[in-house]
Amino acid sequence: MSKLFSENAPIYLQLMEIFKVSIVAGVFKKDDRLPPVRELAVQYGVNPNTVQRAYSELEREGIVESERTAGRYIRIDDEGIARLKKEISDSYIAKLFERMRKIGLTDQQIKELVSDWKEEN
Amino acid sequence: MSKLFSENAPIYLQLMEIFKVSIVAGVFKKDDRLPPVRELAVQYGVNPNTVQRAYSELEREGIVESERTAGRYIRIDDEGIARLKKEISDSYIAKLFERMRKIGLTDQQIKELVSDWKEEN
Amino acid sequence: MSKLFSENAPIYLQLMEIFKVSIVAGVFKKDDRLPPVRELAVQYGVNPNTVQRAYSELEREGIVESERTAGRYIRIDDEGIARLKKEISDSYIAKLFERMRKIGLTDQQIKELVSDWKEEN
Amino acid sequence: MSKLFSENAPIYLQLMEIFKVSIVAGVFKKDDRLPPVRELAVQYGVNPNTVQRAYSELEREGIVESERTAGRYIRIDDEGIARLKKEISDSYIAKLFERMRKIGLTDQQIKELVSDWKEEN
DNA sequence: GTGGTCTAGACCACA
DNA sequence: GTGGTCTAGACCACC
Repeated sequence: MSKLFSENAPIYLQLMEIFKVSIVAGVFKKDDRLPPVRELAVQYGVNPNTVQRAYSELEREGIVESERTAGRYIRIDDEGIARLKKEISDSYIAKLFERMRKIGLTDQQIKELVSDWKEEN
Repeated sequence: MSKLFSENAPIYLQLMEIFKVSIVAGVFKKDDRLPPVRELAVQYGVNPNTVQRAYSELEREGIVESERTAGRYIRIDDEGIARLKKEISDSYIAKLFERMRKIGLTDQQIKELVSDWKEEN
Repeated sequence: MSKLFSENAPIYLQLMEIFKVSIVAGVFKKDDRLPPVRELAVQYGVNPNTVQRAYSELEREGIVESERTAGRYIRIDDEGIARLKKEISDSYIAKLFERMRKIGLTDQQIKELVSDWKEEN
Repeated sequence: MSKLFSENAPIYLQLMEIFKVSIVAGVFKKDDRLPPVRELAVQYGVNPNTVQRAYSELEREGIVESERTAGRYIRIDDEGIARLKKEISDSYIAKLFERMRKIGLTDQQIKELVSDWKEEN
């Protein structure tokens, strides 16, 4: 099947995104314990190594911390969460502009459309 | 790859989306001839029936017309294109609001963020 | 066998160290092409994934850059090399102090011993 | 793990080093009784012959003495300890110079770096 | 042919 | 039981 028809973002990146959004959305809070690698792997039907990678990258970004034998914990302060929120929201907006421009809309038009938006559907 | 992590939208819908966006973007113009089913099937590596279905649905929506032996043609007037554009643009914006709300932003905040948007990254 | 008797630093870290030292020593220069993952894996008798990891970490540290289909290249400017040199040299000196203190030498004594050092053996 | 990445120093030499450092560090004192061969072998998970060899070499160097049926004892006077300390310390410093030169530092630079060393990291 | 990703399975240290 | 590492082998996209 052509790559056009499958979400090609690496799983570990998608997992990272899920966690980031969950944190920003308040589902995960500071000092919460993350599910063990193996458990999450079963839950999502992926290989433990893939989860491991996602967790490692999150750790590298200073969002979680691994406590050797005790599991992994959310380690991000309010400022970090705010930064994360900005980052995610920026990526969403950037994506919107990208797609809207592709169908021939100017930035000005895009802003107006959003500004006038009402949940009509 | 885990099923959880692949786009589940049916391929024919994805194909339709591609055509719609292409039309609105001006890649395909009124009276353009669409590529034959088999050609497209090969190009995208999908089953000809899938392409066939996408075409049929587009026809049902009054966007393309089949000329029996002569192939399929874009049959959509400027008003139709405008409608299509609105439809696509609305879906993009709706998606933005949906995702932004999920990370705890209010509609007002979303509108401000978009309004103040500058391509800084 | 007890862990006491084997160098336990992860292979990928050891590989990174080798490259860093080589760069600082001038063996590898800016824009030099690194050996392909698979080649290096054979050369060192390790798994390609292990080399891959070492390279990835070096990339994350801004020392090398991967050019998709063209291989990996050293991408570090003179300032970066200087920083690297400082970092490595610091680690060596720190290690010396650590070991010397363990056998009961004071920092002052250590400095004197090094200061008076002559290659007599 | 690849052979290339494990410490190749014979285990009995590593054991000797441990004893020497322990003596110099004051962990083992003159006339202390050394643990029996078998006990140490179990503790380190090595072959009793290996421990035996380490002990023999230490005996040959006049550092320990075996009392036939009564076990082995540290037999080294203060002068001997001082000599040992010098020997170990020299090996550490020599190693430092060796590594530092490899990354392009002159002896003068090395001495300055050590002289100016402060535990800042 | 190159890098990037994923899986399955193994072993280790820590406690 | 937890995280960390490594191996062997596979597939993919890119060019």
